[in-house]
Parts: sequence; structure tokens; C-alpha cells
Amino acid sequence: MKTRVRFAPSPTGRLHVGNVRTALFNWLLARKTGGTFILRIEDTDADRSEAEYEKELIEDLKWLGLDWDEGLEKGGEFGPYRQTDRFDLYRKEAGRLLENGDAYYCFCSQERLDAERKEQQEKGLPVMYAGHCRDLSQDETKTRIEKGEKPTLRLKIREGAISFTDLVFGSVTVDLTEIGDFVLLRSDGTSQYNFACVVDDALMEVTHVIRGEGHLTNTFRQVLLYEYLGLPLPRFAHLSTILGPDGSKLSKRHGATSVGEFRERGYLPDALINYLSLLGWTPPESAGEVLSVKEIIDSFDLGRVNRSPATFDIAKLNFINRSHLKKLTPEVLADKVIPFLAAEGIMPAVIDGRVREWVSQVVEILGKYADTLGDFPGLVQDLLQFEPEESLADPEVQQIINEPESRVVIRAFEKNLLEDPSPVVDFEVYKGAVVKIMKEQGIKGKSLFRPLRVALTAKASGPELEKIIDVVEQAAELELPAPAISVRARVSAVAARLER
RNA sequence: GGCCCUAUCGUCUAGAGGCCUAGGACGCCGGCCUCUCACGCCGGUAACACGGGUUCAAAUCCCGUUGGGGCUACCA
Repeated sequence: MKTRVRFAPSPTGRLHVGNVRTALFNWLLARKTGGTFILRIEDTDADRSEAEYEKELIEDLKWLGLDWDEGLEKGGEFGPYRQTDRFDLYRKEAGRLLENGDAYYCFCSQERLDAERKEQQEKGLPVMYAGHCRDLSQDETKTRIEKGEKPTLRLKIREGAISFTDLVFGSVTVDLTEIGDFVLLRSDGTSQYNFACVVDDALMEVTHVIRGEGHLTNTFRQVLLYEYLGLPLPRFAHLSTILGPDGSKLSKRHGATSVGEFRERGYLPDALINYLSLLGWTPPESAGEVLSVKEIIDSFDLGRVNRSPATFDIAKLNFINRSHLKKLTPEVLADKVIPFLAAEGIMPAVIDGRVREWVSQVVEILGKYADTLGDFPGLVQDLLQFEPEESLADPEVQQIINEPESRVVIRAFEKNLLEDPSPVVDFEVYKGAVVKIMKEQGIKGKSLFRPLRVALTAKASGPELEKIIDVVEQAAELELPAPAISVRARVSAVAARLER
């Protein structure tokens, strides 16, 4: 039988990484087995669901590359795929339950239910609906409805126990005395989650229900529903919760939690997928941990998913992201970095070919310093920035400048550059000037390059000098929002400050 | 409160009774490379929550304790 899986989010907020992992594991199973991945929206909670979130959710999924074969936007023969469009279906199935005597109308008021629950809690009793309306006569039910009362429909829980085998948690069992008669249809006629979920999964012929661990105990209710409805039971696989650094469920106070935030911070979709796939799942040892999406699909196996909750570790995500960043060509990387530079006002909004080429070079030099695309603006800023007044006050820089030899190097460097007729200081010019110092002054190694670095950048550390010389000079020729300073101007500025 | 689930280095994890003196990855620390920072390479630090069983043998099986998560809604 062909695998059919689904991701069924509620549009009640931005897409959380925990949910992404759920979507991912579903998607991986579908892609691994050549099955179908369905996107369904569970929006039966009218108060919290918003169209805006649904839109964003779709965008996030697309950005991640988790494409679906059936459902929202795609359509399919099992639609509609939004639960608010499926109420007739739920009512129809509820009707069957009612006819079979497995469900009943409940007229208990919200107040009564609340009071009862409170009392049960205070007395330390199991908290569940006591079943007051369970044995109401058909006549009474009928007249009360005719009088205009709006009942809920509840499931009549049978005696005995219910158990099922979860693909990751194994066999689980519960005694049905632990479960109260729960609501199927609300008094306004809409469906409650567990019921809608079962009807949808069954009607959509879902073969594997892969979802968060929070639903593990809901599954008992759902299995019972499948039984009452006489529908074939799908396989279940529950995924452990993702925790924050303090061991509680990952939430906003732990920092970024939504896909949108990670995208905005400059994480690559493939890296996010790679990292999330590693939470609770282990690739075969030989594969290593930095994997392409294709590699993950190829080695994915639900049987290797573990049960214990995992803590979200930003340091490891950074490592994975960095690793993915390093695999990109400079050109591809540049195109991804440019929007981040533009957002910080470092690059103009409209980029021409020369600037793009320049960014490619820069990104190649600075790439090893970046964890995320969002790190680049700061790095490029550092490269472009030249503020001798402030930077020369740095103790490390001071120490270099105070060396008599350093002063000789900087002055000679300035002189050599000024004597060179080339309008632009490119790498060849730079090299010529440096070689001359070595020959004439006999200075080399540390004593040579440290002052050269200070002369060029007014800093004590940074990327390799021979790599930055060209891009620094070129930056001065580019029309950047904040004009960059040319090599000669830099060296002269530093040399001038030597006198004081 | 009741029920369900869970527990290996700081973190993600390997581990399906002897292969475990517990392996890998991230982080951290150290070394090498090097004008510097970083990258890279090499090395190191560090864990079976606790207490009882079962067994010739337990990280692995059972029971309990403790910690964590979830459900117990006319939320999903």
C-alpha cells in the first residue's frame, strides 16, 4: 500500500521548529517511500486561528522545501483540506455514532462543568466528565433540542482497556475508566479536535500518523473512535518534544523558535532541516552529521527515531549552518548575503554586476568567520571600516606601533605606495611595495606584517592581508552608501598619526 | 491528584545481556599551521539519575524513588 502521511498544523501562530520537525519527518517518510505528503489545516478553533498565519505557514514550508503533493493550494481527491470546510463530513460521521448508540447529547452548562472540575481537582479526584446526560431518554433529548437548547455531542466510552503500538514509543495501554465521555461536536455544531482528526485521517486514507508526543494520550481516544466508526486504523508514530536549554518546552523566552525568525537571522533551510533531523534521529554512522536533504531522505528510517525529548542547541545548529554555508560557491553565497547587506544599509538596494562580483570576493574571504548569513553585515562592516583615531587606541595596536621597526615599515610602505605610478593599489602594487621594504630594510616576518596590517586596517587582527588588499581598494571605487577609504589614504592616515 | 510517556558526557546521540576500560558529533580546553584573528588538522576533558532485584554476566530486563514532558477543555 502506498504511504500517505500528512502535516496538519493549526494556524494559531508562527510555524514553530517543533512543528517543522513533525512536518519534516512526515515529508521524509513520504519522499523515502515514494508516498504522498498531504497538507491539511486544523482550524476548528475559530478564536485562535488566523488566515494570516496560514499564509505565513505555507510560505515557511515552501522556503524549507517541504513540498506537499496534496492539500492546500494543490487540491486532491480527498478534499477539502481545511477543517472548517469539512463540518458536514464530521456531522455525518457523528450521525452514525448517534444511531449506533455510541454517542449522546449533553446539555450540561459550561458553569456546571467548570464547577464540577474544580471540585474534583480540590478533592484530588480524577478529573473527568461524570456522564450526567448519558442516560437521558430520547424523548427528553428531543424536546430539549426543540425548545432551543444547544447540546454538545459526547462519545460514550465503553468499558475495558485500549492499547495500540506506536512506531516509536512501542506498545501503550490505558484503562478506559481513566477517560471521560469527551465532546465530539461542540454546541455550535463544530467539531472538536480528536473527532475531526480521526474523520479526516480515515477519509483521507492516511496510513501513518506522525505527530508530536503531546498527542500520544489523545491517541487512546482516537483509536476508540476508529473502533466505533469501523474504520481501519493507521500506524501511529509520536515524536518527542523539543526542549529549551532550561529543560522546559522550547518557547519564545528561549529565543528564536519560529521558522520565520531563523530565516530572518540567516539560517539556510537545508541546515535547519539537517539540524532538526538530528533531533531524535540518528543517521547511519558512516554518513556523518552534516547532510544534504537528499542524503537525509536516503538514510531516513522511522525505526531509528528515539523516544526521549531533545534540547534545542543553538551552538550545534550554528555548526551545521556554518558547514552548509561552506559548501556554497562564492557566487551563490553572495546572492544570499546581498539582501542582508542591503537591509543593514551597507549595500545599495539595487546591485550592479561590479558590486555583485565584489561581494562574491568578500564573502569568500569572510565566509570562515560566519555562522549565519546574518553575520555578514557585521563582518563586511569590519572590513570596510577604517577609523584610525579609535582603533589605534587599542592596546594591541599600540604595542605594534610603539616598535621602532614598525614605524620604519609603515613610513616606508607609505613612501613606496606613493611613488608607485599606478592609480589603483592592487595586489601587484602591494607586493612590490612590500618586497622593497624587505630588500631595503631587511625586515620580514612578524615585524613586517604586523605593522602592515595596522597600516592597512588600523586593527591588530583580521583576514589574510594578501586577500583583503584588492577588495579594500575596490570598495573605495564602488559607490557604497558609506564611502570606503582607499589603500593609500589608509596608509597615509596611519603614517600621519605616527608623529604624535 | 489520576493516567500515559521518558531518563547515557554541558548538548544531540550510539548502545536491542557478554564486542563497553561506554563509541561518535557539537561545545569547551590544549597543540600544530600562521603576520594576527579565524579556518583546517591533531589531541584532551566529560556520562550510564538513585535504590533494590533477575542473571555466571546489566547502560541494556523487572520493581521502586527522584527528575522531566504530556493528557486529564465545548484548545490543537
